[in-house]
Amino acid sequence: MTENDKLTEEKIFESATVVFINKGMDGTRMKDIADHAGINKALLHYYFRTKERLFNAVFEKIAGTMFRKFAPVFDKDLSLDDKIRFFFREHITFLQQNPGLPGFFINEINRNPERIKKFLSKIDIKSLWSMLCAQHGEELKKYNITEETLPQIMVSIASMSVFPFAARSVLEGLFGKMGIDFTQFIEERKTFAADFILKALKE
Amino acid sequence: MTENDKLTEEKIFESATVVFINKGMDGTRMKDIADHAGINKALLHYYFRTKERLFNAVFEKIAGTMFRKFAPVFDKDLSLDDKIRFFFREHITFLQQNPGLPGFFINEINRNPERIKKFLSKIDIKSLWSMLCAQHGEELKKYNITEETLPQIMVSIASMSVFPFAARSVLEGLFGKMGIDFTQFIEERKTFAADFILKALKE
DNA sequence: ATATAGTTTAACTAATGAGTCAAATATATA
DNA sequence: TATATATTTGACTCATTAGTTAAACTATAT
Repeated sequence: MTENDKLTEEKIFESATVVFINKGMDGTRMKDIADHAGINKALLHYYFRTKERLFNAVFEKIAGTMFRKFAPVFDKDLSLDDKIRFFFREHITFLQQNPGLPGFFINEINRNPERIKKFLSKIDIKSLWSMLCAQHGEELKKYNITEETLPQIMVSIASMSVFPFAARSVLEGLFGKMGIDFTQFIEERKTFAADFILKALKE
Repeated sequence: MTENDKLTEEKIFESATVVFINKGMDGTRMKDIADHAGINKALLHYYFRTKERLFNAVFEKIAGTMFRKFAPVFDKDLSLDDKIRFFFREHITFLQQNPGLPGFFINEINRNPERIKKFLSKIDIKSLWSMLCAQHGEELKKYNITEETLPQIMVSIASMSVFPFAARSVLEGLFGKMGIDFTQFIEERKTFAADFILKALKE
């Protein structure tokens, strides 16, 4: 039954995604995935021959999802200001729903740096770049954004959004004593980060 | 011989530090550490009974080193401006010399969030906090920094410095095509980050 | 009802890696 | 040099885990 086939395969894939995100490649046992999917180990190997194949499939999917979240920055028809506000609102909301992604991702790109480099070679970053310049040439000039500072700014924007989730337990450890709630901190960060970046860009 | 003892123990500890940073707890074999130290596996267990004990010792040391790097922010006698410039210069230089630390650290705090929370409970963050307020009360007011935004700003500062190292392979993957060199990007970041933060703080 | 193809399983193998230990070696001391 | 003590090792055990396989189960078509 191809119908049921798909269901089982998807169920395994989703379970693998959850377990891999929480425990990483090295920390995950095939048994954990089988248990989570409510099936047994051999069936896992029936659908995905090896742990590595299963992990690669999961990683590719996750990497795709993560990078697609940056896409609106390039193709939405908004002013630079609005794009930055839009980005932080949407991206942090996405990470609220997937708080384990940054930790998982950083772990895996350090465990196997070549994989992500190969993955990124598929992305035509230069055309995204010139698209951005074409869309916002005026604003970029107004904000004194040069070819040299643009990468620094982009990395800063990504840092502001991603880092707090990657360092969550540290922040919780520090915040606990001061009566700050991580969840609320993140909620406030959606607007804080946008305002902060925009203030840094404007004279 | 207690003298020789110390030497061997230190040699093991340093080897363990190097290997753990590069491969993480899960990815490290006791054999790897023994080989790196030029001794055999049993001797490892003679000095550090289990892998977990050895790892904990290494982790505590590293966590201590990392957090001590933030100390000058609290006890140097500098203006807020100079402190921020000083911080990025010193902290990024430290990470240039230890580029694997952020990845290692983020990996381990996600693998075992409780450990770092216990570690942080030893730090009296509240007194550091009020120290900062006492030192820079005037400037904080001038820059419109409130009790609500201070945590957001601190996290932003840490993000700007740490994140590029944690995401190094991603940046290298993206930069490669654009003719940007990671090493140079980091060098420039020492001043860029300070200027960027200060501009965001000033009206 | 029975044969067939598609699913699922329990029990297995083989490899790996943490941790142990008795014996060997080196070192210090008398 | 002989003895005692400290240090180091090779070879082991035991537990865990990825991956295999033969058999059992299920649904459907004839």
